[in-house]
Amino acid sequence: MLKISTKGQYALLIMTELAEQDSKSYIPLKLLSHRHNLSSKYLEQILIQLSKSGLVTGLRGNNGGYKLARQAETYTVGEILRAMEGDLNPRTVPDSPTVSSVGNDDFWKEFNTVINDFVDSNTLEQIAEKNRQFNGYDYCI
Amino acid sequence: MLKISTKGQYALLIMTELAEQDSKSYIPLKLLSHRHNLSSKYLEQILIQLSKSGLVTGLRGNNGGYKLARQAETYTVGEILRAMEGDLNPRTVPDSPTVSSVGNDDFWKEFNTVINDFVDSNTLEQIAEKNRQFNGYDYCI
DNA sequence: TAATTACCTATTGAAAAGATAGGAATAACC
DNA sequence: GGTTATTCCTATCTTTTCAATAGGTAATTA
Repeated sequence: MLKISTKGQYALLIMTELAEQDSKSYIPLKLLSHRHNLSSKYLEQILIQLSKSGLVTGLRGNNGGYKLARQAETYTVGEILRAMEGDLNPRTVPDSPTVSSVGNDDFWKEFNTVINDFVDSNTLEQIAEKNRQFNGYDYCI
Repeated sequence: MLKISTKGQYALLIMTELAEQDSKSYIPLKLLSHRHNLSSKYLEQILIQLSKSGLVTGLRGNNGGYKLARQAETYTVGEILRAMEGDLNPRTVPDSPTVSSVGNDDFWKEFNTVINDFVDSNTLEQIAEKNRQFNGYDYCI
């Protein structure tokens, strides 16, 4: 239905949240789930998957939590969404052309390209920066 | 999961098929389903919906079938997909901005726009024309 | 050793996707 | 006017995916 799942949406939301924080400290799951009013058990699955994909770093124990694995500028939105959703192609076109539907195949290929180009041209830092501006830059809880 | 359902895919495929035909004659469902090796009962639901949406005209009885309701140039791909899928927004953003996620909201809005602009800039005739060229223009069964 | 936290795996409930089935209404043909 | 071909309508079913919940294990720090 051309929807991004809540997992993808939440992943991006939490990643921007992490991007707005001090890059040294770990932020525990509980804090993130409370802040955005999300089920901590559900968010847990998301963060574990982001961790497995190498997008965030988790640290266990007291003062543990999650932080970005790299600089915020180096993440594209596409990379984050793909980690949760798999590929972002509305219709994957087989290499061997279908009989008498070349026009359709070409359309779907171009559609895939348009979408992937867009999400890959947006960085996490761009989104985080907008949030910072809106919140007055100097964030305080 | 950012997928277009098979209903949407088949709808576009069949619409291009109709666009390649003589615009006067009606093409029966059975012929269309055989040609593309699709379940006729499944395709039926699709065509009925396209008919209800006014995109195709159905005629019952002998020599009946389906044909485009208008000229092929006047259909956008977006119009056809929306008739089957509903809106094509991966994430619908509420008007009242969510607390402290303006950057995210803006991203999703722009994403919606990119997708809708693309599908609305592609016409049925463009796809049909490509198919005709590939098949040697003078189509013969 | 106690508290805190991430990590792992299974299960459940609801919704959507994909498909099938049977019959009613309508139009054309002989 | 009856027979055939076709669209139209509605219900059902199966499978998959989404969203969420639950309980336990491993690691880290104080």
